Amino acid sequence: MVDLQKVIDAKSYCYKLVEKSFEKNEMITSYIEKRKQIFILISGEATLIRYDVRGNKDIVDFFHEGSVFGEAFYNVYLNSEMSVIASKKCKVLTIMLDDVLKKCDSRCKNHDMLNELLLNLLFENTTHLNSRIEVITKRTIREKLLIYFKTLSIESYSPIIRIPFSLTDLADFLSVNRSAMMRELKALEDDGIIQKINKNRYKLLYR
Amino acid sequence: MVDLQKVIDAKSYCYKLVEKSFEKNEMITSYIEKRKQIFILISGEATLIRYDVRGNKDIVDFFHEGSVFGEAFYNVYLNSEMSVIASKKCKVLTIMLDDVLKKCDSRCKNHDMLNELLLNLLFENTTHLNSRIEVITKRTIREKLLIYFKTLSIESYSPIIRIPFSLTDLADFLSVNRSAMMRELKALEDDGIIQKINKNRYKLLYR
DNA sequence: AGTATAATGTTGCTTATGCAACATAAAACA
DNA sequence: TGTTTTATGTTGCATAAGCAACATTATACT
Repeated sequence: MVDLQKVIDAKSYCYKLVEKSFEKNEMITSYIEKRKQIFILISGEATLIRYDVRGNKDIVDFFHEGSVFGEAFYNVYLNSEMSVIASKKCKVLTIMLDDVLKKCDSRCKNHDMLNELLLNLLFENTTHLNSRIEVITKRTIREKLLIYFKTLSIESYSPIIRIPFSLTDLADFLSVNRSAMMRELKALEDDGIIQKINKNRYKLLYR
Repeated sequence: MVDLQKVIDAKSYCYKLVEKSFEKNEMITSYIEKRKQIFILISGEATLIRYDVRGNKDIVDFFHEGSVFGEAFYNVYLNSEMSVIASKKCKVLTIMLDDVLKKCDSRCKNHDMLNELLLNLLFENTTHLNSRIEVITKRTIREKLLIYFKTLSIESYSPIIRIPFSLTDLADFLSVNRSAMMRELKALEDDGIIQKINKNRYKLLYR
């Protein structure tokens, strides 16, 4: 894997990397059709939030270290407004899509290095998105919860999982009704399938 | 954008591209944990199908020219079986993930070219996956249909859209019940929001 | 510390969606 | 061309999930 720091340090004429910091709850970006920005999350956690016409909130995605995001990856529609909010203190790197895709006259080493970095990040990101689809295509709340928890468990190599946001947000993330989800969580506990440890930690009693 | 043919022609010692053809309904690949293969669809159309423990079929994804797929992008779980089936005659290119990610001793030009190609394909793919998530996170069948149709409409620059598979498969793709979806399609027609043209073509009367 | 705000937990009722079963039409096949 | 298979269309009933309203607990704020 390419060293991120190396790419940051390697100043180049053909692209410009800008590093920025954000406090908790600050808006990192909102998706506007015209810009074509790419963000790489260096540290912290953030959520991509969408408000639809009726004002309903959806957690469209959750980002952590190494996540790539930005309106460059979205077909931005006029009827929904998306923004990325830091849920913890964040450090991000921004690049313009055009800078990445354009060919520099002489194939410069730095550009190739940037490509390699982005390729690696996009790889992981694709896997992440596929997992997310795996979760939300499940038909019942119970199945969504179980698959999502399993993903978290596999990622952390542990049967004890930490949900990276509030239960209220989890419901939005799984795109289900919150109280229905609470009901289901209780049912899963009653059935001895999961066990609540604290606020956002559960122990999985299945495999 | 890098020319695909150029990459195919550029023989290199550090990676191996293999071109394969598949007839309609043939299985292109099934996702097995151990392999780390990447497929690029050169021509044709294919669907990624999952059968869960209970035998329910889900259309997890739909691939067309330029799509990238393979178990390399999946956290393959033991409890669901996935396979890619050609829905039309297909030509695909296969590469091993390890060949892409490994560093060759001397940074070879061909490898950089391959990286650039893959980066471009993954870009588009990420956008595609995000659109898909946009669709299935919608809470009602009606909204799912409308957003999906809108996506198709934007892609084809036309209010007349072609659903790339049967209505039965569309229901699996949106992960909703088929008869409930049929009911909703009819309701959308009755409400003058869409208009059926033929088997899998609809005209959108909204924007 | 005390107040305001947001998250969690719980319930009764409503509704959209799932499910099953069937008829009809269209493809696929031989 | 006739036969089999698959897709489409439709319905009544069952149920999971949505919604609203509220109490309780935790967190944030000054």
